[in-house]
Amino acid sequence: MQPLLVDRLLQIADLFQKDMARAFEGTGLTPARVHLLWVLQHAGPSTQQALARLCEVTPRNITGLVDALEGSGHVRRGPHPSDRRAVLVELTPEASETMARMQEEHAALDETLLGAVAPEDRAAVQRGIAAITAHLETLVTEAAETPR
Amino acid sequence: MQPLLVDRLLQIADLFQKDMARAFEGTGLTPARVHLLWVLQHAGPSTQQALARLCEVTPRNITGLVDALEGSGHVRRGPHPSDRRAVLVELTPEASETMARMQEEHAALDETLLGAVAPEDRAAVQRGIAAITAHLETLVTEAAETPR
DNA sequence: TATTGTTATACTCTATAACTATA
DNA sequence: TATAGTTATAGAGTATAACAATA
Repeated sequence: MQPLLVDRLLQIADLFQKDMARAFEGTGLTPARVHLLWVLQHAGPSTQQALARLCEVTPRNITGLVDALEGSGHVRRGPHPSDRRAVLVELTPEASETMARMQEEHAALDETLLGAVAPEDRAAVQRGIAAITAHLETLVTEAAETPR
Repeated sequence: MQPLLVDRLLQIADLFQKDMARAFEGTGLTPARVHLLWVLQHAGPSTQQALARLCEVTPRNITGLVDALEGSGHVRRGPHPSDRRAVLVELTPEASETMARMQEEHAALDETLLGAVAPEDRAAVQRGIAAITAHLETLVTEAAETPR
């Protein structure tokens, strides 16, 4: 009997995690900090409230992550142009370059993985994974909305 | 342009995590503790050293997790029959039942997700995900063995 | 009155190093 | 001398609650 699809997907998740941990080993960056940089790379300069929403984490937590990343020179805190309560967090030029490089490696890994799939299966795999993602997202969203 | 396969897989990983968090909400169990129970369910009674290897975590860490799970009545520490230094950790009957139930839900989720894939794509998806898992595992293992 | 960020506090997961009891 | 588990210590990530400044 074939292993469950879910088990394979969980194994893939675990392997991704190890891969990323290795990629940032020695840089002083941790998974949570990399995630925040990733979000900043996509969203551009953002308030800490916005980052908290995007990272699905409390604002207090963002304070700590931004403190650390500011200390290591990856982000800067700047004033918000119209709201003196808020700060705008943005990537430093160096971090921005690092993230761009990461994005390229990301795309390269994608090609490599797709290359491991038999050519005649590729379209079906793309469709299938999209369907699984959509279905799982529906399940989780519905569960989250159930008052319990 | 279609989103990267890697992004979908990362999203799936994130959704699984949320799904599991929700499943154990209110039980006092945490992801690391559930993982240990899962390992015990598959491996049977084990020494803490063995659990440390299987969870890929330090023995010290296992001490803490087992302490917590013993306190909540999920596992028992028993003597090792031939080595008085070691302890054997095993699931309590109640936890064993909980894990069996979880395993069923796991299989049910698998069917649901596979059901979301078009019937004519299913075989290709199974093959493709197996190929991706194998390839990724090779990549990560090789990277881990590189002395750096 | 509501929102933004921070201070205060606490818990979980993780790691390394030193120690005890056994092998 | 090596192994199994624990004590001691430390750091990261997370959360809630209370508070200051601003809207």
